[in-house]
Amino acid sequence: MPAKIDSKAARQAGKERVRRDPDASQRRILAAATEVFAAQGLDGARVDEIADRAGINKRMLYHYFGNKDELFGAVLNELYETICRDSAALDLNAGPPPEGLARLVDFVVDYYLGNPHAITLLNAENLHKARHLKTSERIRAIHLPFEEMLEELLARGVATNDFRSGVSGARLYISIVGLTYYYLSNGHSLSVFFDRDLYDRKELKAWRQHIHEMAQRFVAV
Amino acid sequence: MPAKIDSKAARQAGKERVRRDPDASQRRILAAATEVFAAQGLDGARVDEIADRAGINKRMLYHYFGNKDELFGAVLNELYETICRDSAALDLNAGPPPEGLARLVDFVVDYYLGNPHAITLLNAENLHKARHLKTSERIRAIHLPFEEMLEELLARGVATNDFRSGVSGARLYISIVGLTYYYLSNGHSLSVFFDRDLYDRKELKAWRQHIHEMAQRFVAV
DNA sequence: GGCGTAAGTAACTAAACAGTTATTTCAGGC
DNA sequence: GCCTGAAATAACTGTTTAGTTACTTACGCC
Repeated sequence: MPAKIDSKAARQAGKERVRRDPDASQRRILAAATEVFAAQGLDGARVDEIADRAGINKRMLYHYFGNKDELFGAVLNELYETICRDSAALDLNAGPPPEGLARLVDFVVDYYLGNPHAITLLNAENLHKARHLKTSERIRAIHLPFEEMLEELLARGVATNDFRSGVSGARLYISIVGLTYYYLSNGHSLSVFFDRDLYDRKELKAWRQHIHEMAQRFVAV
Repeated sequence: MPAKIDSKAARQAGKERVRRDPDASQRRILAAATEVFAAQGLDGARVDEIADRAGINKRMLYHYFGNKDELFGAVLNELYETICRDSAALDLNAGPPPEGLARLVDFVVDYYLGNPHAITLLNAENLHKARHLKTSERIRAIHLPFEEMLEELLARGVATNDFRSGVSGARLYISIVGLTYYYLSNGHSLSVFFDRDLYDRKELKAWRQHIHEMAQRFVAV
């Protein structure tokens, strides 16, 4: 009769046995999925690659997330929540209104520069008409306080005579994000058209400045 | 000995024989590919579906375009050429500079509204870092006259004191396209966040107006 | 210390898919 | 009218891929 069989890990070169950690496994799957979906899109991504990068067995991915599509949904949900949470954490209404506006612009630019995954993930989601977002009720609730803060900033600016009245917070916000997002998302095409590297440090700095200028001029009296 | 065998088409229910038309076949493949790639992305698109929609045998697709990736390249090439050609056909320098600027804004908005495929195709291309565009030398050449026309518009505006000096044509153009593109590309997400249908006629009209305003305020003295 | 449940694994499967092969059909030049 | 090359077709292939099955191993609880 053979001796008691060790775990697979112990069998392999005497390494310690497999440690269990469901939370960590889920987090690693989500992190790997974020990377792969961002790099390849929903259809281009391979479940096996996600499992490999997460260092887990593919079966666990199905165990925790159901299937590829739901996993993509989970990735997006995390992304949306992060964006909303970070946005809400901004305090636009400390200090003079023009400074608040400038902080908003810098926040958006820094966010998308610091989270390049976000752009390709959001593109993938919009290719599918945002069907994962539509199932999430929470999002709207998290987003609302941010909108209110923005409207308050604009109202304060009108009161201090820094901003003209009648400016829509939603339009201002969409414009700031749009200018940031399009530049970063389509920079590869644009760089060819305009024959220079738009991801270059100096170009990026200049574009940030440009967005500040556009935002200021938009709200100016 | 059997009678002379008719063509397959003739055999089937006495329809007329297969007509040959290589040019038409290629055009139909390209048109079908444009639709399918735009709807599903490069990886999501199925070669069989493209062939079916084009009403041709899949083998012909490989015969004319090599493989799936090259077909995608051909679709993009056509798209880029169309954009450049249409842009160059604009005459921004007839009439007063502010009118030229307004025509530019309307052109961009109308273009992307009228060619919804363009947005998803360009997104797909940028997910792959514009590698198909990079192989096309022609594009830069076609784009240049447009840039020159734009700079002339700005210079004329400075001369007539309608525009301030020091405005970059490239930045103005990227801003106009960015505001249009992001709104249309990510409208599905934005509609959820802001809890209203941004593709609604009235919203679209208001957004066009908004872009006019942003552009004017940007170049204003 | 043994038992039930959840975590984890390896090997498999059925379907989907890009790309081919082998063959037939048409059309224009001679 | 026949010959040649291009256009077109159907049926096939080898691989990749999402998703499963059947099983083993760890951990907390009593």
